[in-house]
Amino acid sequence: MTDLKSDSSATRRARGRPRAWDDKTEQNTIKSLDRAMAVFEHLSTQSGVSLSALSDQLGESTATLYRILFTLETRGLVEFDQAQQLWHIGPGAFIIGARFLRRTSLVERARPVLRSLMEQTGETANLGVAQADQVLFVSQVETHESIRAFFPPGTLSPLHASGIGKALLAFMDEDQCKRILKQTDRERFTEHTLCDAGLLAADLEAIRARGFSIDGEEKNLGMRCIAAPVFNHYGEAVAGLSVSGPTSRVSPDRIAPFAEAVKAAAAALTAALGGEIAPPQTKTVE
Amino acid sequence: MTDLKSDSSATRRARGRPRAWDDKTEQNTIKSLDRAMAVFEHLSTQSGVSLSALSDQLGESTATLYRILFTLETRGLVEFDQAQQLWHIGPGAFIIGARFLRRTSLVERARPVLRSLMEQTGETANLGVAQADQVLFVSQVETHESIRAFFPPGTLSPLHASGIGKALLAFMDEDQCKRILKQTDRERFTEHTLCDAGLLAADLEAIRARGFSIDGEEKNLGMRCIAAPVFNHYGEAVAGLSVSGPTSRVSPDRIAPFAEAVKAAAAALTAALGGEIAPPQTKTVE
DNA sequence: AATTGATTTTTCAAATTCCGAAAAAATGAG
DNA sequence: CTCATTTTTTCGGAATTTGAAAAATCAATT
Repeated sequence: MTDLKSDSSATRRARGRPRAWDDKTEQNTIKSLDRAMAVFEHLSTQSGVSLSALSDQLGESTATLYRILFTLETRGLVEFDQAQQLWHIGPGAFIIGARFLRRTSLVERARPVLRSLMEQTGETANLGVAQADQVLFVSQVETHESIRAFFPPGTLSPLHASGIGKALLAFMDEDQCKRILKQTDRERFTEHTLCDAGLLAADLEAIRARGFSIDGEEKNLGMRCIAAPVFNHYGEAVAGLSVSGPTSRVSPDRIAPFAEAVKAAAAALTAALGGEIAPPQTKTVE
Repeated sequence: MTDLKSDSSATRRARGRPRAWDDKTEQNTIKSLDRAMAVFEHLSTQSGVSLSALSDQLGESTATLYRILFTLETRGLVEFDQAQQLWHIGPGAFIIGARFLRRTSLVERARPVLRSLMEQTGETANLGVAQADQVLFVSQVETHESIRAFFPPGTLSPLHASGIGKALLAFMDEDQCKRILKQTDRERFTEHTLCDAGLLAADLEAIRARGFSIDGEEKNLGMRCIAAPVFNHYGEAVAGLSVSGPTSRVSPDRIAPFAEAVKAAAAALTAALGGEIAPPQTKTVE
């Protein structure tokens, strides 16, 4: 997935006893831990919750919740605001989570490329990776303009309704792309969203031909976004770069120069990763 | 960025039974959860670990570790690489952790740090961010003294003629720093202003070496200022803290202790923002 | 080819640990 | 001043976790 290092993984198989995977998974889950993680996850979606409010929302006793939060607090995973008496996600959660990005050198390598892309175009530059049929935005360099596109890192977006998503989809493994195209429940965000499989397939064809994608108000009205794929050593599209901004600034006459900048940046990042743009034909994996 | 929220925290107190805080904290920690979180945290520092290796490192039985990891895996907090048989931090951790940033306004986080810095040094404490080749002063806690340094929030100052500006410049991206050094129209404010590129470069080198900057009457005669940089999680210098006051009070013999206080405050703010001072290297956190 | 060694996953019974109700402690509101 | 609200602690019962050991599989080696 986001693993740039996967070498000869195809042939290797697991050692040890194989997982049952039927319904025995319950055997291996630790109930209390799972419950605590549910609280952790739920808390992260809130902007600040009191103990009693959490108790109402999750149907857990305040005593249990208190102990869970107290335990997580000692590790900085959650924070308690003494003044407001509210619980929040803590910096520890961010620090641990950010280490996910370190697994690949992708984000680190992308940082200067993003910065330079933002300076060239004047618009916010984004980096996203494919994550379970979605785009996960992992890094961003913001424009100086006061009206700006904003995808906080960690945001998820469907593949069909984002510039990076379509760029990934267009250069993805053919089987996987077909599988995703077959899905019929594509969410509509605006009148321009490509929900129809035919329209989407045609756009993907165009993207392959010109090497970049355009999201013209397909997710958010008033926002245009230009993206290009980044390849790893195996020619797999593992990430995408984009610039995004209001349609007023990312105007039709600027699409061409912006697209050139984005393509060049994506090529530079591909090179920095030791990747190759080489067309997909390696189908030894099975 | 300039999110100035109500700051009525000082007067409000907690309801409910107060925490014992002596050594009864053990009463409230859930051991199994704490242990699981230790595993989670430890795993995040590794680039990929096998179950048995984790068992060696943490001294836990493989059975317990397996169940912890299995449970976390169902929520995407950790990932198992089937091919390599290695455990990694998962995207779920990143997604949750990134939500921390949503409520983390730099200004809010800095507020208690600024207050404590002012109390320690007795001088006005300032927070500034880089804004298009200038320093934007965004927050301040004023000294009680009648003679005080005063930068109203919103004030802009050139990078080369302010303590925070030089601290940012010294730890900035090298290319960007060079670009700014090349500019020749540096404004002179006093006889001490570092307009000469050579002098400025030498000062930046010194700042990098000792970790803080000194503005000795370079902008305003009679004012001295000591500043240190604040980093985000990419190790980029995104803000600076300073204390500033008349040369009579910020005297040469007080530079060292003030500098320590400012550096500690900057480090604390960096931590509260989830930032890391060192560029991404494999650090053995312990 | 077959065996050995290494590693992961599952089972099982013992007991440690967690859970929830309810009490305690403190504050804010009326 | 009293009442209502909210957080934190206590306590005993019970369910859960836990680690040792067994089972299952693959890689390496003879």
